[in-house]
Amino acid sequence: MSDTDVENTENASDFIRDVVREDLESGRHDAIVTRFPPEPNGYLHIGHAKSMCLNFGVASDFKGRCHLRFDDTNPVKEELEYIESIQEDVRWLGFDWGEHIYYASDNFEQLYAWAVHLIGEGKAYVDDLSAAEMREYRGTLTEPGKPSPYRDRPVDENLDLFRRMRSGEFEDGARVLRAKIDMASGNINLRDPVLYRILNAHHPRTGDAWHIYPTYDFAHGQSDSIEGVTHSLCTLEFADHRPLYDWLIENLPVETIPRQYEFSRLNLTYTVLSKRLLMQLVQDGHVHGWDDPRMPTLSGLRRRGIPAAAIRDFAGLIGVTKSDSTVDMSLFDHCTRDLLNKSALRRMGVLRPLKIVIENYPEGEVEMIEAQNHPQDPDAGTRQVPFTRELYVEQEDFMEEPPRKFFRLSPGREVRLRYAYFVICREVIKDANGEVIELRCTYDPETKGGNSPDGRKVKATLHWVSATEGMQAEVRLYDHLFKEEEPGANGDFLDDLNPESLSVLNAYVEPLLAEVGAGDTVQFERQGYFCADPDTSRDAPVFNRTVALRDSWAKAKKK
RNA sequence: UGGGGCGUAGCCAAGUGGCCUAAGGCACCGGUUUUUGAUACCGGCAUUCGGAGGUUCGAAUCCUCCCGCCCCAGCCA
Repeated sequence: MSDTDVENTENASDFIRDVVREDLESGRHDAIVTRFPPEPNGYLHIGHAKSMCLNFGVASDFKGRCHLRFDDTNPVKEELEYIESIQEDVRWLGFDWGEHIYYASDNFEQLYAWAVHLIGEGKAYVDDLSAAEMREYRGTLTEPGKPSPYRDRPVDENLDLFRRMRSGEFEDGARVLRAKIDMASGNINLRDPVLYRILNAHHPRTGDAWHIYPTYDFAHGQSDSIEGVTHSLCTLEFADHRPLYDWLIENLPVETIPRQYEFSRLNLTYTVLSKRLLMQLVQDGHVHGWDDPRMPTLSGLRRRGIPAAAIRDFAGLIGVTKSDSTVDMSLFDHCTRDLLNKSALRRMGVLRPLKIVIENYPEGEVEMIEAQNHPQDPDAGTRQVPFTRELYVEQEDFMEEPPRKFFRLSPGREVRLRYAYFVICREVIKDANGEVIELRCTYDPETKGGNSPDGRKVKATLHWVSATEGMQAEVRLYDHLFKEEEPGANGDFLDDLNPESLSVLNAYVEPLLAEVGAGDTVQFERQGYFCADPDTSRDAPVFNRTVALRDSWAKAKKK
């Protein structure tokens, strides 16, 4: 890990770490155990990363451990594919669960026994009400519910029915097992919550062994207890479930008492972080899969070239609190740039090529120019870049009629080609439509390397690629997936999709770039950071723009 | 109208009665350096802590009332 990670971890302080510290100091716990509990029903996204950084971070800060636990209690939504992708993503983010990988489904037998225990105590009963009836009996937010007619079923009958539910005797939804708590509670989670439902479904891990499955409420806290979890950290929407979490722990013969604490989930501008919506984007083809570089999924961010450490740094910077918040995407971009600026080797790539011909440069000559791999880091060494008579420069680096503060190339003006020579634009060639298609220039042989012996200055340095020695590459430019800061705020979130979130360009890059492998990141100078896509090949390189460099000229231009 | 949670700058967020005429980061606005209009560096950016009262020598921090936002009526998690 980089210094920044260590720094963030060392300085991390939040209300949860305060609680943990107190629990350790008071002797309530000798060691702490947390867990990251994804449901394998989709891919992990940056919101999950916040949770992982918290759970694994707290464990590491206090020399405890963090478990990876799959909350696999709903077989109709869960798949092996997700179990696998989740493990890959957790590892990639840099976290290690060691031996401690668990599944709620590993506890099904124990959970069943505990359900039987509750029935025996008169604290749970089998209810025959349909889902619709149960909703009616539950009351509303402001009116109390009323007891189900089956609420006082004798223990023996409950036991018999529950056993038969398990054996597969009934149809899906025919009956449920409910805790007997308080139908008049202001907290709806306490109005006899469902503990088990009948689901004649194939489970990715337990296969067809079960016909009933525990609900989240009955599985989660109990799994925490079985694993010895001390601090069960979850998001705010579960705060209402805490009284139920505690009730179950109190009424079951469990050996350890976990406590639940809630923190606010992450929201980010210009994207959505809801598994349901992300699933919809994938299924309806608005993006090219879960790992589309525009997706906020970990697999998408990885493919776009975001370093795992940038995500960890980001998590450290946003903190952990209980207030609803929406973080500016610019903060995340900053974390990415901050890391990549230090590590990415510099290369030249022209995204939108404009040909220039250097009239006084010998035809057919190829001169190797020495260029630094990282100007701030001499240890990164140098490389050779071929310079020829015909080159490409960036279209936006030329203006026929430059405004006052534009100091790049224009007719009669001299600029520097990075590491090479000073050139002056002598003539502008246009096509029939008046589009500039070529520039005729001359160079000053005395300025080799980029400095003039007579000391004259130039106001701009341009990147360039040899038209004859450079190679073509596909470059994929990504922009925000949504054009609105808060997608869906004014209706359907799909209406806010950014039609320009992806643009594919035919760029020219220096020949050395043929050597990159998928996942390698470089900085195209003056443009941004680019990561070779898995689609890349030696003959046909493909680069994803991870993030653009800050561009104060673009800002100035808008004014 | 029941229950739960939250309100400190455009965004995130420190702060737990005096050292707060309120940290830090992002964004933004200047300026310096610069063979990346990048990076780096320097400076600016809340007399005020949702509002109103009150307690106190002293309040963002304590009390009261009010206002606003979020979550909950799945046999999802």
